[in-house]
Amino acid sequence: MRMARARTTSDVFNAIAEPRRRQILELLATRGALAVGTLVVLLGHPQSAVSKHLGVLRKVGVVAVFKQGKQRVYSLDANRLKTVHDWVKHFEQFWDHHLARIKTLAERRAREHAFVHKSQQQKGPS
Amino acid sequence: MRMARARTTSDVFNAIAEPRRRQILELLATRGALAVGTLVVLLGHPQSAVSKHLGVLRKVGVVAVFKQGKQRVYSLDANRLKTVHDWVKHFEQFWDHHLARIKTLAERRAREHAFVHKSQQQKGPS
DNA sequence: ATATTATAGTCCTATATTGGAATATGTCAA
DNA sequence: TTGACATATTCCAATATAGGACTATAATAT
Repeated sequence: MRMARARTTSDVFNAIAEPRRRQILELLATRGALAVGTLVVLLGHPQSAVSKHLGVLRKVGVVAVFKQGKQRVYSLDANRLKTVHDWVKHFEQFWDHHLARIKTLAERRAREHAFVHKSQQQKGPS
Repeated sequence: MRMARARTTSDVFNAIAEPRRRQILELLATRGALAVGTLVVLLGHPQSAVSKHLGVLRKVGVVAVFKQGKQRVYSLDANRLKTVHDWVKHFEQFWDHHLARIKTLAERRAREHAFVHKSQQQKGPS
């Protein structure tokens, strides 16, 4: 069996792996709810492409639609993006500035510890 | 020309769209640097698969390798994950609790404003 | 009813990606 | 050098995806 990655339509991570879809989400975030036609204009992509991306985003649950006349107005439904946020957040502590600080601290502590043990156990008041 | 999404090996978002790769990153985060063989055991996937995923993560720059004898030890290089973090962070304000609060506030304000205009323009001291 | 507009969905094709097996490469030990 | 081990890479087949053109559906206007 050849199972590739989880389906685009069922995994938020995969859904936002496509730049155009991220762009759509950004637009919905900054400009509020938008009709498909508006998105088509803003993005400059063919309508069928936009609709298909919206379909993916809809199925994965990061956007919501409602009809307004003959238009379909899409809006952000960002809750599932929190999943992504929570995931990357785990790695926060490993980003450079954090890392540098933590690492040097840890190393210094280790060195001092070793030193104390190797030499005379003198405790400074610092 | 048929350009699909950005290459897995050049886009962090795409790189982490694959669950196994996320799993690898998680392992490197929680257990520190690990040799490929260890990862193979921990993940239970065939070595070639693990190596290939590591290759992607390496090319995209979220892991670093160094040789230790005949082993290759991989470690996290989380800086590029910050990109992802920063991106999703934009949507923070749209998550439910936030959204609910902000939305109702805005709506109430709008309603009050409309009311004031429709009726007698009385300004409370609040 | 019919035309028009807005959008979704379908069909087709090119491409990227993945897994698996087998193989190549590199490193150490005897 | 030869062999054993650790890992990367290559080749192949299956699948998912994306774009493009076209068609279907739905809502509105005439």
